[in-house]
Parts: sequence; structure tokens; C-alpha cells
Amino acid sequence: MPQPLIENPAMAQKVARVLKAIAHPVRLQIIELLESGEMCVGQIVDALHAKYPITSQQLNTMCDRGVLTQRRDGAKVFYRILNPSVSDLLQCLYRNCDSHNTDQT
Amino acid sequence: MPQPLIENPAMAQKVARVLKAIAHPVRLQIIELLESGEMCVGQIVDALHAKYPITSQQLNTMCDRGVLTQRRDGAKVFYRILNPSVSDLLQCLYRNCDSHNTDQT
DNA sequence: TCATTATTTTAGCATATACTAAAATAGTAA
DNA sequence: TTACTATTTTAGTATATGCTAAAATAATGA
Repeated sequence: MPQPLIENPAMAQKVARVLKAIAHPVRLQIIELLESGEMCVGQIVDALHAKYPITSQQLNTMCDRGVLTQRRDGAKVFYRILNPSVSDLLQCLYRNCDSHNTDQT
Repeated sequence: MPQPLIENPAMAQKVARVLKAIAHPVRLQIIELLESGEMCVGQIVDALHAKYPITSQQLNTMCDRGVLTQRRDGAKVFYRILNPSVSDLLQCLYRNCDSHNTDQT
């Protein structure tokens, strides 16, 4: 599989869009939370000690970009991961951050 | 290793910065090129069929953000990958894109 | 020094992102 | 209907990003 992105600019665009969709500290934290299952907005706000509108905006951004999906149950709206690639990516990032953090500090 | 990003906002910021640094189609392609070793700007421009100033700007952006490093040799400036995490990330992205692309098309 | 090749920088513009405070909407229950 | 909880939307502002064309800089060799 030599140089897929150079031979396939459309794939480069697609990959870049996924990365941009998650390249934000709060959005990464949200994805991490949702790895253990769906949560409603209020739960996420509490878990992150964040503000409601910002959290809602980030959730909608990720829905728009195909990372998450939502479902309403009564007054509450539950979000969950739609694109499993992002979980894989997070795991990969953890491994890298770990190997960087475990050097003698 | 439970929820490192939520318990460690600084790590969330750091990870987000790495992702933002590479979340661009041309920058991903440049990283892919440099995985096989350092290249000078002109070689990269040719390989990507890109414009000189844009390529130079993207290269400098990635240097500023700790992804690449440069060295001058005479009139030419060679760039190479500094942060090995980004190569790992690319490999992870390939695996995901592959598994998505290999479903019946 | 002058011309040429290699690369970077500048200025300007358009669009995207991120955040805030306030208002609006949706659903539930009295 | 009213009040309350849950969530989204709006308007405004600040900053970041991405691109272009043109000019500037750096190194080399005649």
C-alpha cells in the first residue's frame, strides 16, 4: 500500500476532515466519554465541568461531520459514537502519549 | 488507563495540537512523503504537483508545531519528520480507511 | 558583480473556528 | 396554562486558517 494519500487526494481530504472533526480538546474528551456508551448532554456537561451551549455546539459539530449521532428520549438527547475509526485513533494517540510520557520524568 | 484526557486537560490540549498540525490534505501528503526519508522543498513540490509558496508555508507550519524539522544544505532546505507519533497516526488512519474502503463497492 | 536556482516572506482577502451571553425551543408535569 | 428541566440557536466578536500574487532573501556559479 504505497503512498495512498498522494495517489488519492480524495482520501487525503476525507482523512483530513475526520482529523479536523476531532482536533479539539473538548471534542477529544467527549469522544473519550462516549467510548463507554451513549450519554445525554447534561451528563457530558457535568463530566467535563463545561458550559451547556459550548458542549451542545461541539456535539452538533461532530454530528455534522459524521463522528457522532444523536437520539432524543423525552426531554433528553443522547449522543453516541457513529464512526468507529475515531475510537481507534484515540487509542493510537494514547499509546503515543504514553510512550512519550513514560520516559524518565 | 481510564479516561486520561478528562483527568488531564493539558494532555487533551497537547493531543489536539498534534491533530490540528496534521489535519490538512496537503500536510498529510507531505508527512506520507517524508516517511521514506528527508526531502527538499522542490522535490516535495514536484511530488505533490503543488505550488512553491503553499508548500513552503505548510512545511513551516509543521515545523512550528513540532511535527517536522529542517536542515539547509547549500541552496536547498531539507525537511524530515521530527515527531514519530505522526507516522504512527498515519498508519492507524490507513488501517481505518482500508477497512472502510474494502467493504463491497 | 550578475544571473540563476531555491526558498521564504509579505500583504491582502475570504472563510472557518471558538467563544460568550442572551434568547428561543422542546418536553414534562403540576 | 404555567413552571420547570433539558437543549439548541442566535448574534456578535475575536482569532485562526488557507490561499494568491508579488516581492524578498539565500546560495551558487559564470
